[in-house]
Amino acid sequence: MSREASAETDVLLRRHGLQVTAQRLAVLRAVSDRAHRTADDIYRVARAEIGAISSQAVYNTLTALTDKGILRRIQPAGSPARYEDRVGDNHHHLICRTCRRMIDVDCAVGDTPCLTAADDSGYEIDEAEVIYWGRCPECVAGPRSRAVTHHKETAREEKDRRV
Amino acid sequence: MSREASAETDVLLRRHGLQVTAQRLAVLRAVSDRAHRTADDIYRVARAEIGAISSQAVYNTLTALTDKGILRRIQPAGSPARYEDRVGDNHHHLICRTCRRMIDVDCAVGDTPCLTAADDSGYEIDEAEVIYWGRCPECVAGPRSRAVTHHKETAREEKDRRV
DNA sequence: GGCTGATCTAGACTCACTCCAAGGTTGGGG
DNA sequence: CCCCAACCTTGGAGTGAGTCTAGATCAGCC
Ligand SMILES: [Mn+2]
Ligand SMILES: [Mn+2]
Ligand SMILES: [Zn+2]
Ligand SMILES: [Zn+2]
Repeated sequence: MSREASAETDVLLRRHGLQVTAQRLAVLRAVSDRAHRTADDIYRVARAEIGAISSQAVYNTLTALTDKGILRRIQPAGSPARYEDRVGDNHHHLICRTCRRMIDVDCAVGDTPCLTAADDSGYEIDEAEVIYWGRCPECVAGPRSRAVTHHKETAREEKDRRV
Repeated sequence: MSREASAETDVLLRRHGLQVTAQRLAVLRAVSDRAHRTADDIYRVARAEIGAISSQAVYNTLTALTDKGILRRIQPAGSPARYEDRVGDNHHHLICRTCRRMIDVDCAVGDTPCLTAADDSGYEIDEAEVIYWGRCPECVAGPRSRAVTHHKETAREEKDRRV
């Protein structure tokens, strides 16, 4: 898997005129490993994996890859930016107001969805960004103390959530 | 107008258990005067109007009014928060990638719109936030140097845009 | 194995807030 | 008209999430 994946990733980077570096591969792995991580999450994961990487390199890489369209950046209100490698399908997001959990939602409309506003006022629209806000099943069931701290678990990678 | 509006606003504030102060009225006026202003815009406008107001008071007021549902806060990627008094109709926004101009878009679906995600995964959705990204007619026509600096005009209130 | 531009690093810096503290002012119920 | 909780002010410190810069290092081509 890792050999294979790495080869693919190499090609991906080179195709976009980017050098292949340990840092970039680590960032890319951290993102594809789990969607919607923050720059800080990615920094931590990548650092754990390759030992040394600066947060600056993470920011640079994320910006470069986002600019190239290899990654997608999501910036929900009240949260640092999150990244994913599921690009080009204009899917949407559903975020729990209580615990900040974020999940993917396929577009209700289709492939090139919701790109048609009721009245575009002459604007040339290229993206319809949709964020659904609400409460996840767990938080609806019982807003236990755990729920409140959940958004911090992203950092701890939600390892032992179900203990 | 101002007498009338002020009376209405008084009632609005009191109904929510808030005292009526010169600062709050000025903030409210700055917001209703032009939608989608930033806290800093509002600070400047209010200060020009009533002479003295601290930015702290602006932040406090905006937070209080947003919490009460009197104002709505919009936080688009790459921009400080913006405020409007058009609440409760779940309308959407259309933002120009080039000049940051932001306009309202009525919901394509209806009154309680787009609240139905394709698959809500058991979430209890209460809001569908939609931001359309693209380029405004002016920026499409010709990305003149003016366009680039346009987002700064918000600060200058776009007074002399069409000179 | 060298060269050179692309990349990485540490550290300073910015922006948009947020959160005090301490004292001064004011709205509005009685 | 009085009072006091609610509100505002100055001033300052602190924070999260980045951006910017300058010098060190490395990828990839010869
Ligand atoms: Mn996603
Ligand atoms: Mn609006
Ligand atoms: Zn939740
Ligand atoms: Zn524009």
